[in-house]
Amino acid sequence: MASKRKSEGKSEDDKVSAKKPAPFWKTGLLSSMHDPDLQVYKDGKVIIIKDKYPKAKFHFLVMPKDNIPNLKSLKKENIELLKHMHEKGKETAEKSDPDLQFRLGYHAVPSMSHLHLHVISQDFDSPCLKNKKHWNSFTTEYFVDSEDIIKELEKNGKVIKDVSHSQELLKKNLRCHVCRKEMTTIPALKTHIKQHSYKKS
DNA sequence: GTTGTGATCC
DNA sequence: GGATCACAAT
Repeated sequence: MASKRKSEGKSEDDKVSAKKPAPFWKTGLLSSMHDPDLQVYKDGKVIIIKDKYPKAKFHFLVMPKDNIPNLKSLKKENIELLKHMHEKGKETAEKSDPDLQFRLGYHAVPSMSHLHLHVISQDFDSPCLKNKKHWNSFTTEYFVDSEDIIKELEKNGKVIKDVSHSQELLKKNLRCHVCRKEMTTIPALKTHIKQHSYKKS
């Protein structure tokens, strides 16, 4: 099991085989977090912005000012920061709509660089929610509750996620996050979930 | 925070 | 035609 590099006689490609620059769009969050028009909160440790493509009536991203790439790079010393992110995210949610249900959590495999905590209302009523991946990334175990991340960090000193399994979650059949009813298409699902209430009890 | 687009399936 | 899938992109 030596090198995994594929060398099928195409010598020109070997020149870039070692490089793996992130796609240009992956860094979009970094510029957006400094966009005054998107910011809804800022303090010494974190910045909260409105998601550019909100997947629900309210959808925010809480990001640490320090560049923490992902969940895997979290250490015990970051526990306080994560709790702070959760607290400020929760405050932003209540400020937006005190009666609406929210979830705070992380994607198992985020598309964008820079650690970001999703704060999203559970109505999922948004024209930006268009496909299966969108739905499953917020309604399956692909969405990991912030509190569970903090617990795992406190217990193990690190956060381990099974990436391979996470990709399968995104392909699961569409299912209502409230009553678990299975729907065949996105439009049918969107019609169905409007019948539920997302107010706090 | 991938979205957008064109091909393909139903 | 509508919805999903597969792939490119500054």
